[in-house]
Amino acid sequence: MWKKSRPSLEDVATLAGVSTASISRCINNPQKVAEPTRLRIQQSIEVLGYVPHFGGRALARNRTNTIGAIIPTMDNAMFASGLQAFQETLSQAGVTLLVGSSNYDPAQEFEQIRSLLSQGADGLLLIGGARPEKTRKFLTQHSVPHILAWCYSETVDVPSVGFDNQKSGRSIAEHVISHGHRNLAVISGLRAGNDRAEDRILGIQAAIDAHQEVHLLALEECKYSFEEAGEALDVILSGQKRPTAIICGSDVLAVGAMLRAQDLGLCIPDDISITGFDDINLARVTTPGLTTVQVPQNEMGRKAADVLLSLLNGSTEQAQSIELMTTIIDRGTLAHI
Amino acid sequence: MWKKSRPSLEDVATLAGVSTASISRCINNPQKVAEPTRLRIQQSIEVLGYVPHFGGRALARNRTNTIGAIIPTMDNAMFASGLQAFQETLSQAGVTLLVGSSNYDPAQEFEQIRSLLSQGADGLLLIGGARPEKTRKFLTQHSVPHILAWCYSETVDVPSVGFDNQKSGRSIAEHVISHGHRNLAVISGLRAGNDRAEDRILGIQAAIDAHQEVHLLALEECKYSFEEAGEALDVILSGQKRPTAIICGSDVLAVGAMLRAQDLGLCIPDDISITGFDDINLARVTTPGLTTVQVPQNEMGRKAADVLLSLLNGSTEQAQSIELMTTIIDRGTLAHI
DNA sequence: TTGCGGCATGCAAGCGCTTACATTAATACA
DNA sequence: TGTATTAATGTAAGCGCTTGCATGCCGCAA
Repeated sequence: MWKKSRPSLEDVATLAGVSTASISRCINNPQKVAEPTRLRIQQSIEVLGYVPHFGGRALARNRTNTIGAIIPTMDNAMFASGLQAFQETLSQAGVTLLVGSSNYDPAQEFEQIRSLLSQGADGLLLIGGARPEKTRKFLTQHSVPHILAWCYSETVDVPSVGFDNQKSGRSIAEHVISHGHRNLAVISGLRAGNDRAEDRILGIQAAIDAHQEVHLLALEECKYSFEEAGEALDVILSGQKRPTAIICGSDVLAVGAMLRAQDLGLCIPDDISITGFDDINLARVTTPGLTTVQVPQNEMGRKAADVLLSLLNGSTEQAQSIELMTTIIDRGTLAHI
Repeated sequence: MWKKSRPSLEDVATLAGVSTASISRCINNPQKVAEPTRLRIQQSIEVLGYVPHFGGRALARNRTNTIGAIIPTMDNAMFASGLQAFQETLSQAGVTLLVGSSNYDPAQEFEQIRSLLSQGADGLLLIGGARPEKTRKFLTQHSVPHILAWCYSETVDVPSVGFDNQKSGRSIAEHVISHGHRNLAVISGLRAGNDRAEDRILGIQAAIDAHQEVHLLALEECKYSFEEAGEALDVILSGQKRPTAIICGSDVLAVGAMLRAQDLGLCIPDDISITGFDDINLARVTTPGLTTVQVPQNEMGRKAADVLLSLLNGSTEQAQSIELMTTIIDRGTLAHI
């Protein structure tokens, strides 16, 4: 039933009574073909419903006009809008986006890289800068044009478009401290292989260390889910001393903690303050609204596309890292003490 | 700098001292190659970091082991988990997923279909059953194996894996009515080209029509954003008679309406009841929690993958539509009257 | 020794497309 | 009328891979 095979250039050529070369030209350089021929060809294409065969094209051109992105997860909104913006900018440039997800697992990321590359991706967008030697070597060996997003670093030789997670972590911690909090706790995503999480913690640490009267009572790592964040909260609350504020490495964690706290009858922010990171939709919706760090997702997606495209076109001057700034959004989960 | 070109089969063959045919066999049918040769080949592959060229392979095999999915938007969580499950099931079968988004625009959907097809997708997953004649004809003409998700219908000749939007719409409306509500309003996504939205409304209508004492005071359509839903609520509240319950076609709309209602000082559900649809994360987080219709996203994704895969393998018996059931989740936004 | 079957491997065609180069036709000018 | 110039189109090679078929090798039975 699904057997009839797709029409090829050859078929179109026969129908239009020209050679395959003309069809190809007509598709790729319309002005190189005389008006009447062009019309005839276009009509034949229409009639047959011809779609160029990607493989053939890729083979002949050695370029696919496709780029790949690998994100840790599609499962929460964290990367969605950035990716959407990325995609839109790319498609304006006639480039197709292939998306893979790695589940925060370096091995899966490596497999996805191989897969996207074999799909012919001309370039890649990767999240964060931490990856095993093996992966980095592979990227170098293949000279894959790629950039990093959701992080920023001048030191690495790969261009990055994003924000400095350490700085942002520090600034939210300073913000919390400036509200009078002295005893803090942190709920973070799993740090292994996740430099964003790691850097945010480093930033928070730095802020704490800068104030000798401020203490970090607990640091819990867990997956990005409401449930695990709730359990992390339990652990923190079971400690000897209760923190007055919990800084979370992501909105999902923060909301998970909030839900649990409310279940336990705690009032936010009077009994305990909680802050998030990312500013996804979720953060606007809780009661009270979540105080969090806003990440410029759209801008990041757009600029990442620009940088990657210019990298592909060989204009090295433009292929520079871009640092974006995060903003703290005060809603209602951070109390003054 | 990025110029060094990728290694080809030829290169591996030279290094390993065998013919390209053996390499190919070694990759695709390892048992057809003698042990020592195989080891030598695998080592050469490793050394060169060889990745098969997708285009060449697609050309030679006329099969890509790739399937495409086109979703209306990546921008809210509505499709994310279903897609994630879909992807996982596919990748267990060694099939790669390509994702495109259409922005709820039939023309963009058509373009995405063309694009995915030309990328070599062996099959497609599409959302919903409403699409222009042109698109349907194109799919038929090319004999593209495809299935529909997020909807269910026996009448269409394309297999679908999903739930009956009309039934679900009717059941949530019945549920609301059974709580004593008599004056209802609806906030729906834009119906044009969106059969899911349309069907849900039809279901709601049917429920209302079945109770002569129940009235539909207003029906507002808008995009799936908090802001527009808020505006829709304004319009509804500005009507002569105020409904006691608002049935929303999606959680995003419901939450948007809730936020606005709360801004206006209305208490939910005492002053007004609101229900959603989808049961995304958002619904668990609001205060009170959103009463909504739960869609079995994961199951839908998994089964959709199964059906599509069996369709690709030609086993027609299994390629049947599957109807899944939705469940009403009572949280706190629906009052008894 | 010969012949046979079976295994491992090589050879080469061909998948659909692009593109450098060759060919042809049309026009301009002396 | 003949020649130079240019525009339109055709020819054919080759991109990297798979695969049917041919080849060569081995061991075994007769």
